[in-house]
Amino acid sequence: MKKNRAEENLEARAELLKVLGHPVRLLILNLLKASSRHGEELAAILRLNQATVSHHLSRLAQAGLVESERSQYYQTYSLRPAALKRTLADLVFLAQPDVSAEVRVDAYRAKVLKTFFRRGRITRLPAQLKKRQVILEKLAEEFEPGRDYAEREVNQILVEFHDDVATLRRELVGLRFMERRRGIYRRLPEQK
Amino acid sequence: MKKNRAEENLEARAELLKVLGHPVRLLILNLLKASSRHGEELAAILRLNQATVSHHLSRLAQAGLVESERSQYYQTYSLRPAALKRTLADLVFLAQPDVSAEVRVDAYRAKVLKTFFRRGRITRLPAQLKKRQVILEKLAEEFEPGRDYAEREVNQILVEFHDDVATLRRELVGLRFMERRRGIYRRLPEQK
DNA sequence: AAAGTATATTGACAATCATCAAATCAAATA
DNA sequence: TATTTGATTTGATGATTGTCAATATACTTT
Repeated sequence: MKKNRAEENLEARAELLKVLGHPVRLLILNLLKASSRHGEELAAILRLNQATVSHHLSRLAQAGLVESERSQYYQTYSLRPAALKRTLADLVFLAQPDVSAEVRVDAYRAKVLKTFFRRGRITRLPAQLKKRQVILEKLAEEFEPGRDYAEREVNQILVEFHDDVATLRRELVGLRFMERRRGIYRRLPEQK
Repeated sequence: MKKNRAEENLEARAELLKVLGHPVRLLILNLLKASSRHGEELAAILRLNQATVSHHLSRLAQAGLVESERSQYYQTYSLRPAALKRTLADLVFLAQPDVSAEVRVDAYRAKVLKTFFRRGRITRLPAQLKKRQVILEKLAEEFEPGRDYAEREVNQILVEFHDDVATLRRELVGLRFMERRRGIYRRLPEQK
């Protein structure tokens, strides 16, 4: 599956946080903050196998949290403090709104509509509020904003979708897709 | 094994970061930032099983990142933005220096000393720089800071530890534990 | 050249975790 | 009361990961 930029970005951020999400690696970062050290020394301090420490260090390096330099046959690791300047919110929240998620919201609407519409008519009105909202929003699109509709006109439009016109009318008003004043119906602008 | 406060703290911080370290959970947080939603809706948007979403939400809730509220039979989840105010550095670095790590640093020193000391004498001078530093730091403690030592006095002290006095003298000066000026030796204060 | 030293890699094993299906639970409605 | 609907729990499965021993690699000293 092809991933768009927002999702790759997401994966990268998750990876960085995952690397930080291990107590041994946090300890290593704390030790390196005090002073740069090489692997074997860290292994002795942490009482861990040298290979284990090497593994953790390579993950930290790959995430850009530490850097290393050779001297003699030591590989000295040191902190890259700049990598930790960001706040959690910076890392968690995507700068651009996540387009792929929006697409998926539409997919949810599409699924609901597909379930409760058959050949242009409503099979039954869903009991769940959220799904009813999807259906009724679709119905509301049949009315022009700013135009007055007599109750008879409303009925003429709605009967194309379902026989129980009264319920549809009541729901459209109740969920604030339309308003009724002195027997005249009007489509309301979309809520927030 | 009993853990002290610093280590438990560490585990808790790692846990929080680990919870954040998963792309689905990051997506959920982004979706909840836009508006509060209930589980099934998230499942539809993310195209994931409801049970999976429930699992992620419960981990997010346990970490204090989201909170939930019942309305009708929906469990509506919403963000707790305060939990994300901290910077990564705040989370990674322990406020108090990690006592347990210090203890382990001493353990490393003790191990080196035990290896190269036998009955108060140096068996052999380790080839590795870091270990030599440990040994020579120990030797340097035999000298009072601020006092002058003639080379003959230095030799008298050092010969208690090893026959090759010349090497010890040279190393003590080379690693800047002592200085030599006009044939007079002095112990130097500890480096940084 | 040979031995010593630190690091990285590989393979194996155990533990953790993400995922889903099915069952159970809780709330609302008919 | 029975049914519908969303949420949670349970159990199973596959993937990932932390850990260590053994091996391989690179550098240093003898």
